[in-house]
Amino acid sequence: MHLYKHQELTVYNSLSKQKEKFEPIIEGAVGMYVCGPTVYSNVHLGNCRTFLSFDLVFRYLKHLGYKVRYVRNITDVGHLENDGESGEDPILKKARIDQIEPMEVVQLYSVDFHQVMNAFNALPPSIEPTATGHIIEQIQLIEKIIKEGYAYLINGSVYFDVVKFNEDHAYGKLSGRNLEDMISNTRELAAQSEKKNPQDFALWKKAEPQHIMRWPSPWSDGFPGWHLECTAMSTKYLGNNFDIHGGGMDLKFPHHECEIAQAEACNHESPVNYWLHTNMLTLNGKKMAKSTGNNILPNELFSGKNDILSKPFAPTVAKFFMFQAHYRSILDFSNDALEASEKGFFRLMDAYRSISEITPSNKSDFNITDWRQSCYDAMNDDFNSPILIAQLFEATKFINSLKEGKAEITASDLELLQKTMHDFLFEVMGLVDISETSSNDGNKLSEAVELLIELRNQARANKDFATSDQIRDQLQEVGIQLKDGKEGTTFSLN
RNA sequence: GGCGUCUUGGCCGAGUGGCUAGGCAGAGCUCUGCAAAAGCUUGUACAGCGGUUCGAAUCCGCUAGACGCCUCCA
Repeated sequence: MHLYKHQELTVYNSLSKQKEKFEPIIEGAVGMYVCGPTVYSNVHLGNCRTFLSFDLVFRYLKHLGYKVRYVRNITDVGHLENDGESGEDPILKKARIDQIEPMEVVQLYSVDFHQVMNAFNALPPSIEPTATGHIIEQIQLIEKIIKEGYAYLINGSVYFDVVKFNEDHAYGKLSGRNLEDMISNTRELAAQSEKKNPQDFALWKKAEPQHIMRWPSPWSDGFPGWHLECTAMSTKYLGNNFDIHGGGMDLKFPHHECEIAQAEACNHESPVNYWLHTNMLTLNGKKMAKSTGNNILPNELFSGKNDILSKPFAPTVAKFFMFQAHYRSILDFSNDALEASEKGFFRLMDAYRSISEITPSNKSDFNITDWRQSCYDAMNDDFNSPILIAQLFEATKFINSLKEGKAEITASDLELLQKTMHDFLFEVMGLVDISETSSNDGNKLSEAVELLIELRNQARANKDFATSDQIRDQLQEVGIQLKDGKEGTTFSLN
């Protein structure tokens, strides 16, 4: 059961900038924290890519037999649009525009997020904490940082003193920056800030009178800084030093850098052993982002209602498309690429389904054990899903040869082949076996088409090809394609 | 301006100092009454220029282009 004892997993650690053997702090157990969404609008497909990548990581770790505690937060306060005095909480802004409570905004988009993740068949995390649910922990953290001497109070707000921290720690080690460069390269700054240095960041902000998301604290009625919640919640549930911290590449700086600073300031140890960063999903060659509007929403994808889409795509197909690229590579979204993936996806699923129809014999023409290990090798190499998928296509070719009677397999190998395909397709990647017809047909329609297929078969039996071709061609015209196979005729909707 | 990443065959996308990634499309074949569908077979590409090397697409340098972070963003 403890596959991890036999499979050597390596992961690319953003901190060391190289692949490292994965060794959890406690044998057999993994603590993983991933930065979740800020819930002030619908998650877009780019956001989803990150969460689906970490779903793959979560699933694979579990598959290897690790006991995984996966914590993914929901940011529902404190994430300001700008760091300056003009910064506004986007949740508050949305609440003001829609004239609803901030917590209604939070609820609305949290529910949306969960529905989307569910549609993608992503597993829920073990713990999904919210920032507003951990105000006390965050206040305690600030008190600790102040006590350690790395924060200062001004006008009811508390800021992290990056310059002070950098004197005895390395601020910028994750993102490869050094503070001196940052200070000398600081672009001419707008409005004078109350911060001592532009690099300092807020731990607690005093709320203006009209600011309705506010909590009492020793310093003022206010709200916590964005970076703080992740430190508070990750250390609360995973400890001061835990295995994996993940998030999008765009969070590396400043967010994750600040998390490291906060944690080191109060716990005197590096919080995270392996930092994993997923790359961006682009649209038209540019990063998908909420703020620029350059994005596509999952529901647009599922319904096909977006100008760049030629048709609807199933969530699992979109997931498969994403997994055909490595999580650390930029992936460009396009209709053509998605269509190409969809065809491959159905071919893979058809092959998987046909395994159960294969009759075993007394020898095998394919080394299933080696092939199975090559699937693990792919995933062991920093979760290389595109290589894994390539391996599954190798098996697909073999399965099709078996189906045609051009190859042989023993009963035990057949069982292992099926199990391996099942494990990687459904358990590790979390794909869903939808068939081309079942996804969008209605019973009445299929009964009617079955009738026409029957009539056509009768005509063909009578060599009345004029009639049989008429049925076939006219169905084709209305978007119903007949497919003649060895086991009879099926159809699909275009 | 600073820091960093990327540039692969018609398209998407892995990988890497010498050995076929894979998918889609295209071509050929099988099947079929004919088609379609499906299956099989088939691809020697790595931005440009120079260097290191027995050998580089893979390492180094320069040039061009693209992207990301430096302000909210997964």
